[in-house]
Amino acid sequence: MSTIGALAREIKQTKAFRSVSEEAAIGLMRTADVIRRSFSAVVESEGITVQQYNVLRILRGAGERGLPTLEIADRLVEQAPGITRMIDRLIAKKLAVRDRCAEDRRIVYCAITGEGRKVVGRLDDPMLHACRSALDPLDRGEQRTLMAMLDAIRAGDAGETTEL
Amino acid sequence: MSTIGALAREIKQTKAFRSVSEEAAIGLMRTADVIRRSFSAVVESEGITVQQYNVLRILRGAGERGLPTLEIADRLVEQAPGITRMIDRLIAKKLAVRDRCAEDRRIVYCAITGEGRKVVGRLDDPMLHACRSALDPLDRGEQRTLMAMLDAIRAGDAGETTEL
DNA sequence: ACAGTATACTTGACATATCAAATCTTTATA
DNA sequence: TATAAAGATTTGATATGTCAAGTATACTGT
Repeated sequence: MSTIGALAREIKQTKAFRSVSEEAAIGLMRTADVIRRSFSAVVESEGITVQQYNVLRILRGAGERGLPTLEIADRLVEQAPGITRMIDRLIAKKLAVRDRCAEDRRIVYCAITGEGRKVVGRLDDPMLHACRSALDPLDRGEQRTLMAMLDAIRAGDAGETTEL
Repeated sequence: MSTIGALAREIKQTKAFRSVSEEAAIGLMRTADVIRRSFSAVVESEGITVQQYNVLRILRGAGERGLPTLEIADRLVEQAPGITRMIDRLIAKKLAVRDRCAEDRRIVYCAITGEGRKVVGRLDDPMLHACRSALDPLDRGEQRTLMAMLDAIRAGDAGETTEL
């Protein structure tokens, strides 16, 4: 067989994947991990994690008042519990603040601090550079193709049912 | 601008990404998460997690004796500590066993149990189906293109330096 | 044979992801 | 208006990923 791809060799699997889909799906997760790690190396220079950076960027993009906790979770496509604790840590680092809404006391607004803005600001260029660097193996057109395919997968344009 | 992609809208970002690379990189991680979650839904029917499933598959693919702990870590592209604890949990579930090597007592062989084989076996088809379902939006040719692009990114064919 | 170093793990500590179960508020209803 | 039902979070418990340190065992050079 000449169709054993790089991934199959990479994980030293004797026999190739049972299907292209399988190899692509696993390759996707593996590649995402690789990128995540390279981003991690960048943001750790400011003592924060990738997720914390993501939250800070979302907060920076929000108004002065910040955003309700669940709004942040939505934008990160994450569960609420994780956000609560992530904000806890950002507050401990004085990069964010919480402010319970007076009109509706169930809501808690989370906002970025000046110091938080500085941290994200210092990371903007390095992160942009990391993105470009990671995707460098592909030319602009390929990157667009990749994006389109990823969008299609996420949209689950066909049946996304998973049950047997 | 007419280039605001699905991802930009998806996370409700007002302004588009600063570069295609950025959107592609984030889209990649997001898509991987989506797939991971769909896999998670499949394997939880057997009471295990995706990583546990991956370990079991690796062990099943190994010989009777199993594999040294670090070998498993290598194949999963993961740190050793995680594997040690993952095996702990698999053992607790009686899906794996550990056996210290007599010739070189530093090494610990980890192997899958009969019960473990049954569990993975029951998940093989559902998982294969989940992969196909996830990648269904792309035709066979596109899937191959995707795989090639992912391979290129992981290989970092160009400069993979991440520092500013 | 013995110190020094390399191996192969295991532990400890912290960040995060996820589910289930509280809490506190606000809304809708009888 | 007391009650039930919803909404927005927070807590608790478990799984995982990762770094920094241990621990036990094997190998090297002298």
